[in-house]
Amino acid sequence: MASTDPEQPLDALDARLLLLLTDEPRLGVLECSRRLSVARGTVQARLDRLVARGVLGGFPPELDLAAMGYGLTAFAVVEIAQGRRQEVSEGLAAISEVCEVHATTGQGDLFVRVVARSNDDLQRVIDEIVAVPGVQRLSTSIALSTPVPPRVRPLLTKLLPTR
Amino acid sequence: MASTDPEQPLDALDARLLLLLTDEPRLGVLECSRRLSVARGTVQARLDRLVARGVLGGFPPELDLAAMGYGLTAFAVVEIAQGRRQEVSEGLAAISEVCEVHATTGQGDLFVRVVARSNDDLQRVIDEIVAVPGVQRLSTSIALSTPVPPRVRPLLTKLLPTR
DNA sequence: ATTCCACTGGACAACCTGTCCGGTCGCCTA
DNA sequence: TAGGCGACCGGACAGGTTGTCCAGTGGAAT
Repeated sequence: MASTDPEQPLDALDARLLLLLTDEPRLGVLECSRRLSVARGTVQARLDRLVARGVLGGFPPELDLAAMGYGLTAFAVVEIAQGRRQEVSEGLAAISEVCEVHATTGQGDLFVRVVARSNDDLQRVIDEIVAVPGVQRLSTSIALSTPVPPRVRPLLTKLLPTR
Repeated sequence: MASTDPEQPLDALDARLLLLLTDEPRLGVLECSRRLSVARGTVQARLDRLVARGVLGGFPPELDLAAMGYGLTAFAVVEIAQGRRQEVSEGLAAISEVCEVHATTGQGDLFVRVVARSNDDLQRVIDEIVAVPGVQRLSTSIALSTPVPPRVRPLLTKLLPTR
């Protein structure tokens, strides 16, 4: 019985494995086992377990939007009509340049991350967002730089043996 | 000579390849070549080129923060003292739970994405952010749901043969 | 003590990767 | 029009890796 807490998700070995893969994603199971000084079967078992737990989703390709021509990133706070979040979300999802949408506290607000090829292009995208039924107000700010790019590493590091 | 434009970034095959890998990241080069009805060497060459161009960064593990115990995601808009962006950014980067920081238009503002294990934990993280030298004001909103999870797929789809 | 579980170390066949080659084909240029 | 160039095909080879299975060991909980 104990606590209904089946969650002591990651132990040190899991963390080390994930850190290793974070730093060098292309490593194979065998190579990982060598680096971690563990049996190959162990690494495989850990990976399987992490996937089963939903912690590890897979290894999606990391694309650089800027290199793809989408050099602009902007954040938009969208105020929407009461009770139309679902509808608005779908409308936003239909816009290719909308790369992420979150519903946040505050008021029926949505927080949106968009990308664009240029200022003109951004204007176009913004217009598209505004045109989504249910959208009442849009406040946009452009990302000028990214001092801290998306990362998870620090959280993994915290899981390592007390040090 | 001509335009200094070595950028005809992605053609249809590149897009198809990336889409394929986006949907099934674990596919090997050989399998990709089969699915795309192309020679293996071609796929390899394309991948190499995409990497060289910086479009494809690699295949980092996709971790589910919620499954790792970090069920809360919040966005914070940080107002900072003039000319201290660099300093503040570094301070924020030192906080594990800070997963992303962008400098945005508006005023010397920073936009921050943070995660936490619980409300109490979030409080702690927020306190840490506020304590960073140079931070003047902090406005936080919690992500209640994510109607559109981070995605790039639509942008790739747009590159496919006119259809 | 006994059982359960995770890890080790080893083994095997099947498969994939990295690499290199000659041969085509379409396109740009002299 | 005749190269020359770059991209792709299809095939080949050695070496390394994966998926899988197994017996043995040691610690932890019963």
